[in-house]
Amino acid sequence: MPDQISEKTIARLCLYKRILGELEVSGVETIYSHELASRAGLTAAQLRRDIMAVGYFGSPTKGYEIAGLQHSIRVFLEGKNTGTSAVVGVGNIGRAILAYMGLETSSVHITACFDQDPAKIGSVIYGCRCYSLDELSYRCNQYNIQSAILAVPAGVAQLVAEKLVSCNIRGIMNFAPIQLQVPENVFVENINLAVTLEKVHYFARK
Amino acid sequence: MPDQISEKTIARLCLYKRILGELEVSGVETIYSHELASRAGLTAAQLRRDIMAVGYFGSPTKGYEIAGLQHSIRVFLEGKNTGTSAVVGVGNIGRAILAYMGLETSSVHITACFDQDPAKIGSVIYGCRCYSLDELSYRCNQYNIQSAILAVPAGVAQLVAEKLVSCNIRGIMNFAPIQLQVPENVFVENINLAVTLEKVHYFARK
DNA sequence: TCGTGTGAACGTTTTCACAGCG
DNA sequence: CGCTGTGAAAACGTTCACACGA
Repeated sequence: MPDQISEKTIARLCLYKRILGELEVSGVETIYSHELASRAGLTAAQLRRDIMAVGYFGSPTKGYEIAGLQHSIRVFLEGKNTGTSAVVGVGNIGRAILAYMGLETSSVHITACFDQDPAKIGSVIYGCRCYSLDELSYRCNQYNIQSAILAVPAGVAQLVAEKLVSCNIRGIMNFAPIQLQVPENVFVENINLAVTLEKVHYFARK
Repeated sequence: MPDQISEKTIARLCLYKRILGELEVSGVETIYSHELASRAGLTAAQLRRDIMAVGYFGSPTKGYEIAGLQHSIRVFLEGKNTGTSAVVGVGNIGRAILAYMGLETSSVHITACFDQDPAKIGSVIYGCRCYSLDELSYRCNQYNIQSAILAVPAGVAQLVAEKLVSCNIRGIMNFAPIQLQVPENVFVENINLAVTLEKVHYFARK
């Protein structure tokens, strides 16, 4: 089935899943492509294309069944896999992420956080126990951590990233404003807030 | 000159500018396209294409002059404009952004933050004075605020976004996990952390 | 030789447009 | 009718490949 689904499609599927979850809670049972698309800020044609990828089929009369579609996307995205994620670096950004993810319902569970500040190690931050970076390998096994949110200072980001890779982490959400050098089987998503703000600011005028 | 530059190119130009800034500090004077591209995690061909957009020309023998190229990009991106930005909603995310932007050198200046919590109003948070949302219009004029970082709870995000639009803000970096309904001359960049983490987690396995 | 600048080719992503069906 | 699913076209973004120059 997965004959090359693009990264963009995956990102949108995650979004649909989230929206469908909200709809389910509010009691709606079916939805048309254009309605769901509008909630996601996309066109109906694009949504239908994306849904082709997961192999779900709607009905021309009823549209899509919320529960069924949500389930199909979930199966497609998550498979039978049950890994977790961790926050590495509990400074301002790391803490904010922990707080944010605690509120948001997400299918990705954050099971631990790591820092090297002795004052933080051992404490529980927004529901997450903080461990020393020295324990990274051990805890990754314990919690089956497969991805990480890297929120350490730029100066040590490369070093820490290598540690993550050596612990078999294959997905990194990188907040450090540098280009990480990692093996190509490791997926890195760079979130460069300063650059993004600059872009927004550029488009704000004209 | 600006005959339709894509959003992606703009984002990369912001990135080049940042990297050039670091290079300048470290004393380098010229750089070849493949070197700069590698620091940005891109190909040389793409970098050269992007540089075409700003109308700068390098020398085949020396490569690009750091100072000259940086200046060209700066002129292209910033023009003679000197607006500022603001953080709206000083919860965990808002505070983290304020702290982060205080450290990062950015050409976009954050001049104020807004909240409706009386405990925060009037205080200075990471160097930024916090105002009531009621003062939004007044302070936007005072500080020439043209873009905003929206970090309020999802439930009030749409309402606050409308307030921003009515204060003539035309660029919004939106951290609320909802699709904002705004006029089409307002640029919105959605940063959905939960969805992004899910995507990273998906690519971490397989 | 090893750079840059750029037309042209290529690949990817989005949109169009329409058949088929209740 | 108005919806879905989908081939085909269009739009967009990236990469190739080569002319030209020190």
